Amino acid sequence: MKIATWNVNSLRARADRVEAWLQRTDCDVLAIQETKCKDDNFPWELFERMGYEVAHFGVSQWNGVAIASRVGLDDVERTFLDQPVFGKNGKDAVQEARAIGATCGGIRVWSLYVPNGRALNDEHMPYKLGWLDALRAHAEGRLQAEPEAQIALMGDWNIAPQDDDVWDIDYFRTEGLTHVSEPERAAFRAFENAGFLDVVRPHTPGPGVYTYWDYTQLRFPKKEGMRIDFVLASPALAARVTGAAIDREERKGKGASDHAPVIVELSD
DNA sequence: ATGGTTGGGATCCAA
Repeated sequence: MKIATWNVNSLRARADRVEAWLQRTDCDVLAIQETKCKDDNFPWELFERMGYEVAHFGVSQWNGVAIASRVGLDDVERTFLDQPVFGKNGKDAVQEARAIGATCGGIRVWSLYVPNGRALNDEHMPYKLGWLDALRAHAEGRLQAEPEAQIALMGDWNIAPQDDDVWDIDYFRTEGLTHVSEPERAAFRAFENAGFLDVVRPHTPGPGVYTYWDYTQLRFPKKEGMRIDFVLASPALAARVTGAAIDREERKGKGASDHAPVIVELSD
């Protein structure tokens, strides 16, 4: 069985790429981030054609998460327990479409698009940290209630947990950039402390191994990327992992997303 | 030559 996560940066713009990728990768469950659409213009037929059930959570042209599965898709949850809302200057706070969960083939799968944070002193940063803490509390609660549960927290975490997860940590420090700050890294570690494991890194060791390359500055050809997309697995699920890969090829060519898909292989 | 992109109820905002 294969499960994967992919920030597609607009599902409509990427429809042909996604279809071709599903075709050749033959994966059973795909967690998608940044569909950038509402249900009205979601490409339902693409997944139908390919034999996948799909659940989507999209409220505007921003964000949007989905789960496609051909091993069942049950008990869909849109947003997690106490998921924080966001509004500029604290006004008109809305629940953003950043988390969807479903049970697929016995695995509780979450497709997650962690808030970007934007800048260390931006109001999006406390939102990001609070969002992560609430997700951690939710996931930890589920795991404590059922220690044998198979849970996959996968998506775009917008955090580079280690210095080698960016091409030049000094550049990030000098510029005072997000994704590498101690509070963000602490928020990520809290998931590991709660019992969730990064099951991809052991199969794709760095340095120089990334999941995202900025469109600007010719980051991809210059091999200047970031490892920010992760699959965190509960212990029972982690025990089933037989391999993992980052599909860097998918970042190549015209019409690529700025993120590569991340795939995890599981024993039956 | 020190920049260079891509996407969206778009002509700016987000990444």
